[in-house]
Amino acid sequence: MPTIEDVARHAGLSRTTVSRVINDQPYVCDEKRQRVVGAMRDLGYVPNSSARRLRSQKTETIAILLPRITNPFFSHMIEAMEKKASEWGYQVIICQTHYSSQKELDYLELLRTKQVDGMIMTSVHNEWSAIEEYLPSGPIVLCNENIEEANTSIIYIDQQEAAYDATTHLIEQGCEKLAFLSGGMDSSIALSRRRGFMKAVQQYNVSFVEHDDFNQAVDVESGREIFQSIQQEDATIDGIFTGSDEVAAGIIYEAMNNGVSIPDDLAVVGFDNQTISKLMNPSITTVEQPVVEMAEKCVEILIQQIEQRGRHKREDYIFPHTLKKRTSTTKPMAIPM
Amino acid sequence: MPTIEDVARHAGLSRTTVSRVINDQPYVCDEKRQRVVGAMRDLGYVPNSSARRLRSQKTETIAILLPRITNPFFSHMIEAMEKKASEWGYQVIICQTHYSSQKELDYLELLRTKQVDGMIMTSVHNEWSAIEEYLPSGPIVLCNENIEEANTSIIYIDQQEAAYDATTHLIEQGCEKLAFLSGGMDSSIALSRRRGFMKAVQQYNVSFVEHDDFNQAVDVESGREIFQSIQQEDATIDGIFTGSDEVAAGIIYEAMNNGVSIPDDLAVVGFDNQTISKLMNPSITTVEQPVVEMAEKCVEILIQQIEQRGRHKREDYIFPHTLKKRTSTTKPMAIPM
DNA sequence: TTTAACTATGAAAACGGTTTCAAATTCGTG
DNA sequence: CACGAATTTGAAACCGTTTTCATAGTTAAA
Repeated sequence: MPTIEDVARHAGLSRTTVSRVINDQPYVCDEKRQRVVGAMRDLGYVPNSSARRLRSQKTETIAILLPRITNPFFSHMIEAMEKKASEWGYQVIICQTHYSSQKELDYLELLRTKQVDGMIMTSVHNEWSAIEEYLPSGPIVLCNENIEEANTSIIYIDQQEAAYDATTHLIEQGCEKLAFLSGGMDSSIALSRRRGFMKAVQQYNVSFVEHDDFNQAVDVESGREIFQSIQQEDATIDGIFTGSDEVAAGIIYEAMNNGVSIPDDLAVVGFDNQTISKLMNPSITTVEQPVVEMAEKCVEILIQQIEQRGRHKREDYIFPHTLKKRTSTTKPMAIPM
Repeated sequence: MPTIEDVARHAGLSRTTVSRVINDQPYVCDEKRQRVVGAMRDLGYVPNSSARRLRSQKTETIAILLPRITNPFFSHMIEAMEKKASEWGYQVIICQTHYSSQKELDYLELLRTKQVDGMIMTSVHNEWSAIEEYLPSGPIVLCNENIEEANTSIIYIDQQEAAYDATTHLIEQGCEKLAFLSGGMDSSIALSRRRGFMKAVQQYNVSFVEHDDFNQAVDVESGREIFQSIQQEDATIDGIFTGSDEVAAGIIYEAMNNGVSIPDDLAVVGFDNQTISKLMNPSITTVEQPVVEMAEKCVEILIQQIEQRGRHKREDYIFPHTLKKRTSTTKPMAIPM
């Protein structure tokens, strides 16, 4: 592997001059510039990025923290983030926490050890005070979760309002006994959604049912199980806010196989407008988030913070959501896909 | 940010000794070891990874090349790869080529510039001769695509056999006029599958139809379009090998909306056994790949090659596939999920 | 009592770049 | 023509580690 020194010698010039050519800096006359370019070509020289990083104190790399990339919501978000970062010349390291607070902290160490210039967190599984410790090592931007105490920029949709809209919709369709599902009440998102759900329930004075299982709804399988448990314990529930298209799909799948009519006997609302929600039969009413726009904005903010250094004060970017009404809550009519 | 020098001074020892403690090396007596540990704690010292990389010529990072992470097949593969790599202490950089051969080459530069120790390619969009150029810079392992000429280790399933099995299954179900779909005939995978399809078609002497659109089948939307074009141009087709669960889902969705009965009028086979294939109604017959096992094996091989340096000769790891028979090809009966 | 082998420590070199600084040359302007 | 400003170049410092090598003390074997 040739080094810059080899190139300099081969061109009969100094390292400094070669470095100037590599970095497109001025103060190199054309003739020498050509000689350097030629020497680089002859030797097949490529600058060593570890050396550059060390001297310039930049890695041009960011880390993205997420629970699991197989969740379509996150994979769409990462896809857009990577694309945007790549446009800016940044690499992306993916960090799956698998919902573990310890893994989250382990990955945050990347910031302290200067393996990345900045970090995006799409989920948070530690107290903010613990995460704040890492802020002096580099910028962190949150995308998706809204942490009250966080003193860094955040991007999110109004989860409370979204849940309120979805719940109101269920009520307007005639549901009288609702259930609220979530992936666990320890996340800020589930808490906000619950507030929105409760607001609608109280405002319209409809009843609702609670159950231990209801806060463990994370995937298709748990959706199926919850349907079964509802059938046995309280079959009078006629509307469910699931907080996840996959959970909704599981419920619908199981309902169809058990002769329960959707939406007549049971209306179901999902979340995220994933591919599956359009394809299920009946198709799933769901809340759409502008995930690509959110992802792009997030990367832009982070890179901007990286490049102008210094501490940055919190700014909130709240994106709009949309309730996509489909046949899992409304009688079949001509609804365009 | 304290450096190793600061720690050394604070502990009244040399950089060398501190370095030994950091790296758990012998030849440091217990008392001094404690003093170093204490100094590191006092100063909040963290070793700078750029400096380590430069000196030790290792990055502990690998890159994974893939078309798009939103494709569930790839997101499941990456999820498993990242998890495995993380267990070995390696970071993962994700590189989405978006089917561009140029982006593929750009990302391969990571290997030459020593930003990563090795690379996994799950798709290949350049001539092998072009990729081979990068091999001297670090190991590359292929996962998913089987390139004949490749002189590096490869992991894959027998795509030809898989397509043959699926096609045979369609024929056994009584299909007499088949269609073969793919995402483009420039990939080794599509070519292998086509061979398998043709083998079955010829062996059983059934007819098949070709059309320009048929090799542009990449997602739900194109599945829908292809269904429409089939309806108009050749409605006698009664069996389709799609090579993708999403394409199959698009076809089924559109068929249901147009009163075409699946599987009676039209049988459809997907590929990859994605979540959606179980949930569609009818559920989709599909080919399952042991994607997690393939991913883990791939990471293990790569890291092993990284750690023992030197050039490695090609080894092929062929994993088994399974045809999951569901209702998109068979009459509805009690088929367990 | 030597000698060899092992333990413990630190000074200095090395990794491969970028940045600073000084010196030499050229240019522009009054 | 003189003098300050701008251009061109390279030597040397620097980024923060790990590794090599030399030295000294300790232990074990001969």
